Amino acid sequence: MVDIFEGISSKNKGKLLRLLRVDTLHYKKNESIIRLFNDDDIISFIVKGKVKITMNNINGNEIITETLDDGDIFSSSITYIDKEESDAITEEDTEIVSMNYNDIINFKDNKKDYYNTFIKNLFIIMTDKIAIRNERIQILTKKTIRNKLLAYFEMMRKKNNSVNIYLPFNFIDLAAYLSVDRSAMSRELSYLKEEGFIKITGKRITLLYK
Amino acid sequence: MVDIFEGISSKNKGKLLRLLRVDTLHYKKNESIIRLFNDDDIISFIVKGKVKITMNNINGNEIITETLDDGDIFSSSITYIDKEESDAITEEDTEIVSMNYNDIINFKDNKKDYYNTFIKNLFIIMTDKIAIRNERIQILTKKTIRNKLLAYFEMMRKKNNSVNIYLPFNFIDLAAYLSVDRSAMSRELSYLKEEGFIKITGKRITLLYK
DNA sequence: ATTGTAATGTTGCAGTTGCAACATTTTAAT
DNA sequence: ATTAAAATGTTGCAACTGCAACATTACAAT
Repeated sequence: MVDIFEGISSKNKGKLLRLLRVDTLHYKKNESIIRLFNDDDIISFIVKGKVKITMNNINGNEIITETLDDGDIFSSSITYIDKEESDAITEEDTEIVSMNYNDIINFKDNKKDYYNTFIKNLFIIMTDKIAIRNERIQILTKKTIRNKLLAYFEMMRKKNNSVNIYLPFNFIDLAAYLSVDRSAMSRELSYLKEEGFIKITGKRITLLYK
Repeated sequence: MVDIFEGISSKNKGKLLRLLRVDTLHYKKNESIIRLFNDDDIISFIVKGKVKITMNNINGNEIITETLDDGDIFSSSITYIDKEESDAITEEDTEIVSMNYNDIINFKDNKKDYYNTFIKNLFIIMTDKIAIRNERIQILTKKTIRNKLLAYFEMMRKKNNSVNIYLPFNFIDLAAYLSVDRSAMSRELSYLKEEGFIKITGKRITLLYK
């Protein structure tokens, strides 16, 4: 994942931040940063730390829908948040810089290299994010839990070029990612095991088919 | 929707296209342009015309998953395509310019205004596209057909700021967008009508609740 | 006006899923 | 090592959905 400041010297980074009238924000662990999603025009960047986007499902359980790490950008339009049901909580001490979308687009000093590098980085990051969204859509459009799981496995198999898949999250969050009931997913995974399609060892799933 | 060449004079546009070693391609109505999705590094732009991305579902029926119009950009990573099941067909005579992703990123003459304007436009377009993907994910993660429909209606209500929703596609394609069985969706729409939540007149749906 | 085709609406039924409730296992904290 | 909490696994059941088959309506071409 590209850093938004990749290829920009720290001197120029300082200039850029000043000209973009960037707010630098420090949060302790377990603070809510949901206010950064209130304004459509604000786009933020995680300098250091980790933020989880959570959502309350019908049972009142909290589900992590996305985790934002060092180097990630987020905003109300590029990060899906349901204003009523979601929250964004730091998982550790986190430093965030926050800027105005219009300040980026209408940058005064737009002939400067560092600005152009910055925009180019944003473009690359956005392209990556679209690809990630498309992957999820591809999986969500499958109609059965089994097919969602298999589509997910295929995606991971291609990514890692291995029949061994190391889940990047727990089964609760996998069910949330696939948008299916956890217990129903667990049942389907059992069937897949029984039928000899997969083997599960902790967070490692081994594909035994094809 | 921003045009990728917005704010660039036609003279500079010519330069840009030359330096990006752009291929200009002309297609007649009903031609397949699927080959433009073969190479991960190729990113294309519709100068004029219309392209539908279709997908074969299990019944062998063709479903339109996306329509690309004048000004749209597409590529294998930013447009979801299943290589085995999808096709991309022009719906009218279409002109496309096609370029290499790396040529964009590693542009030689990157101090030029027009290049920076170009990248900025790409950034804006990508931001829009992510928002569109997020909307669809928000809808697809609802667990019942009813809730998918209601989420879709809410999205449209906000967009148009009206209780009257004019479907931008037919019910077959709406079912595909929601990734549900058409007849099951039709049934659910009937229930919603019966229960007085909505009124349907052709492609206009009127929301009678809240 | 007629005809063929595509879109939409309807319904029975079997298969799948969400939900609830609970059992078991794993993990983390002391 | 003990304990509490979280995660995972299991199952019955009601509700929902996909599928198939068909009826009706809308649309387009001649």
